[in-house]
Amino acid sequence: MKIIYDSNKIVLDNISNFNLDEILDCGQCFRFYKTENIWEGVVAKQSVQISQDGNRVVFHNTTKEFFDSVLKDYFHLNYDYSAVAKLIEADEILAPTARFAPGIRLLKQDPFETLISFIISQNNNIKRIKSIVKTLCENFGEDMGGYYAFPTPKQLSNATTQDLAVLRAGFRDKYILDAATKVAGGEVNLSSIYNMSHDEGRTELIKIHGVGTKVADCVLLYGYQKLDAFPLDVWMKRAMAVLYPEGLPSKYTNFGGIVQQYIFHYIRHNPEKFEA
DNA sequence: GCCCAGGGAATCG
DNA sequence: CGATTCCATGGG
Repeated sequence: MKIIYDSNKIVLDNISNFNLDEILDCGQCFRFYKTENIWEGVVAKQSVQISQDGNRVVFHNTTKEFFDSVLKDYFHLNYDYSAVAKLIEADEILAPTARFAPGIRLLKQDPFETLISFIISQNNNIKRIKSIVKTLCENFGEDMGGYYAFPTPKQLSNATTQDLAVLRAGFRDKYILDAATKVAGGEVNLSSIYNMSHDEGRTELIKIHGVGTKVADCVLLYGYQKLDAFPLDVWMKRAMAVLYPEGLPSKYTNFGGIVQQYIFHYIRHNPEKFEA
């Protein structure tokens, strides 16, 4: 893969194991929308437009500084996914999942955004999660001129449950507020979690009312890239009952989160293969 | 009208 | 510990 820095765009040429459709539409992030051939979203308060044509990926209207300091990490470009994909394809149980979407990668998102997004995700569906997150940004995030930043803990903690009613988030209102209040007040220290183990990070996140093991694992995986996190939602439980009733083989635990993403995306698109 | 959705808290045994 | 029930809302 070669990175080409142009005046106002960055090109990733001859890239492998990278597919925008699979990365941005596999249930790990909720702020990207595709129109025509352009995926558009907001990363670190910046509007981002990306397109892909085969092995060529183009980041439009961006700078070398932003790409090197933010986007490179966001798309996990320093990680060798071909090695993981190769390993998974050699496992006859997992091979179909890797062959189905070999371009999946894990995004390194903002911890607070990931936290609130996955609180919203509980007992919900992806389409509605995206809709609620969009309304959340439009009503409580900073107006960046044509688009909105994800609200800060302070911005959200100033809201009341009545204010949050516009989200139509139902019973999750109080969970969102508790998370924002505890993070803004320092009761939950999100930046400290970077240096914590998986278990310690879980303990810290579960202090929030409305955050259990599943949401915590999603935050640890997608917000902190703790690759040993293995979130089990209703779909993953269904898939695991068929693929690995005895649990995930230990040889995968170091990067179980990536395996999880292959499996999750596969069952979402092939549910009939997992019916009881 | 019914069932379900990237769950978790509260309660009960 | 595990099992059950309730929680708001919208799409299929």
